[in-house]
Amino acid sequence: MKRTEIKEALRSINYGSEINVKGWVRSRRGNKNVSFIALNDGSTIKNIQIVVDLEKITEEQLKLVTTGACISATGILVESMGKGQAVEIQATDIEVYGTADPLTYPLQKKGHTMEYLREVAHLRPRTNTFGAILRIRHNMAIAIHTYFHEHGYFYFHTPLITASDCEGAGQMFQVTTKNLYNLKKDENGQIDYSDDFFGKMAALTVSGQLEGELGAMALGKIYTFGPTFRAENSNTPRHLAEFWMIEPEVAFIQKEELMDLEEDFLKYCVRWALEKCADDLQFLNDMFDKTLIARLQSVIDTEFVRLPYTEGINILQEAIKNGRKFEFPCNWGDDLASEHERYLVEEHFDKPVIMTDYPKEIKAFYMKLNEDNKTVQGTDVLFPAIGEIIGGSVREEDYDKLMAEIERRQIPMKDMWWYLDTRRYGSAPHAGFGLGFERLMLFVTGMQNIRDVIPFPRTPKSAEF
RNA sequence: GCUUCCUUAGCUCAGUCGGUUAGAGCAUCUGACUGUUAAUCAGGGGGUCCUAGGUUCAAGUCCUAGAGGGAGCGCCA
Repeated sequence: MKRTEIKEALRSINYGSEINVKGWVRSRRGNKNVSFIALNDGSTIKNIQIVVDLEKITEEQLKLVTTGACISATGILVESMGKGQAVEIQATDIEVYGTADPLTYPLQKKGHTMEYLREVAHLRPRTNTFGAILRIRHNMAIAIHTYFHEHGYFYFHTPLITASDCEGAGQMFQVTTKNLYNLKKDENGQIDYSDDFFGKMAALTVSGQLEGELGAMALGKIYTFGPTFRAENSNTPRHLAEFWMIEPEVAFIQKEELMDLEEDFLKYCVRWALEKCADDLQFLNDMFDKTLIARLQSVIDTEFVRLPYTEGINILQEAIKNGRKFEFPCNWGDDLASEHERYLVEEHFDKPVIMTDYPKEIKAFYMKLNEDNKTVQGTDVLFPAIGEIIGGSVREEDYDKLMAEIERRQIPMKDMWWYLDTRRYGSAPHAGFGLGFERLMLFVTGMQNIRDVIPFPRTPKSAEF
């Protein structure tokens, strides 16, 4: 008999018809006469109730139907006699596909901490919480592709292995086929990469931006969406060693249009979640964060603040003058600490902030220099609770200015001739941003730790599963 | 990487001033109950108190080192 997904079965009104569902048992309860199985197949956060008459199905058979077991249940779809669900299935046959020994199965019906579930990450997708998170994660990926596709962007695949060492976004994981027990070194004691797989030092990418710019200089509007790797020893609830990043790059736009894009894009994703993940968001709202849905709604209803760095510093210094205490100083030229960002976003404005025009010393070499010669056209989006969710900028398209900055910073560009060629041949004004996918997930799900919004998190000292 | 906290039953956690046989809730098992909603009720089993040293008549408890985990900070997305 053809299997019906539980999501569909719960919507059906074909009372009296025979139906088959397959899934994993969440719980079973009952008495000598009747037993109730809560069954979930991942198609929805909701379970379907299988009612088992013990005169029809033996206790011997039912013994194997424990929390975590996988079963196929056939029966008659009926209006529920009990409260709590509209429909249920009066079972006529139950086949056990796979048992789950209650003595060793790590998931129980009740109370697990997020920390514990990380230790059983291979099974945690079977929990309500992770089912919800993973369905939302899928939806956010589809929302992102849909947004860019509908706006005329092309999905551009940038390499995961790179030989350019100057992306400046942090420590890289090296990629080599060399025998690490017997490294060939030259007369200066340097490792000789000439016989390595790529003939030079290679690493996993920390950003697809530089290659993305090449795409934008031909296709006009592109975006990347792929895994990104940082070997930084970051131990926080907001960092992963392997994460997914979205990086649109757009020719012929300026700062205002870049900010419009950042804001419109984020609102589109949040709106998508509210519209397409209502059940899952409601669960997360009920179980973890009673203000989640209201917070998501407020983001799409509100206009983001657009705040030049210099004005931000003025606001912070005014606050300090009025007695607000911060751990770190914030004078013009300093990078803002988390506490400063949070003050602006959560206390002063109480809404998302796009901060612009940062001192050039605290930003990357490729950002477009303003006429004041002191600030660059960065456009970072700061969100409540998350902090920086987007890092964006207008790019410096002038070859001489870009080279001057590269030389001033002594960035090794000998392997980067191809990037500089974008400014030598048909250079164009352009801009783009990077969005950490899991940071978006943190915001949309209300989860507190980034390790809980990706199926198998990689962090320092942790690469199980 | 820095700071700080935590580690006791399958899970979540109590455990007083260092003192007899280490407890609870949930889970699990057994039994009861004619429709339950994380069912309820009764009973049973279940412990390398993270590891290694040390102090002490006596250590889950105090000290030292280590391991694992969380949080804050830094770096960043």
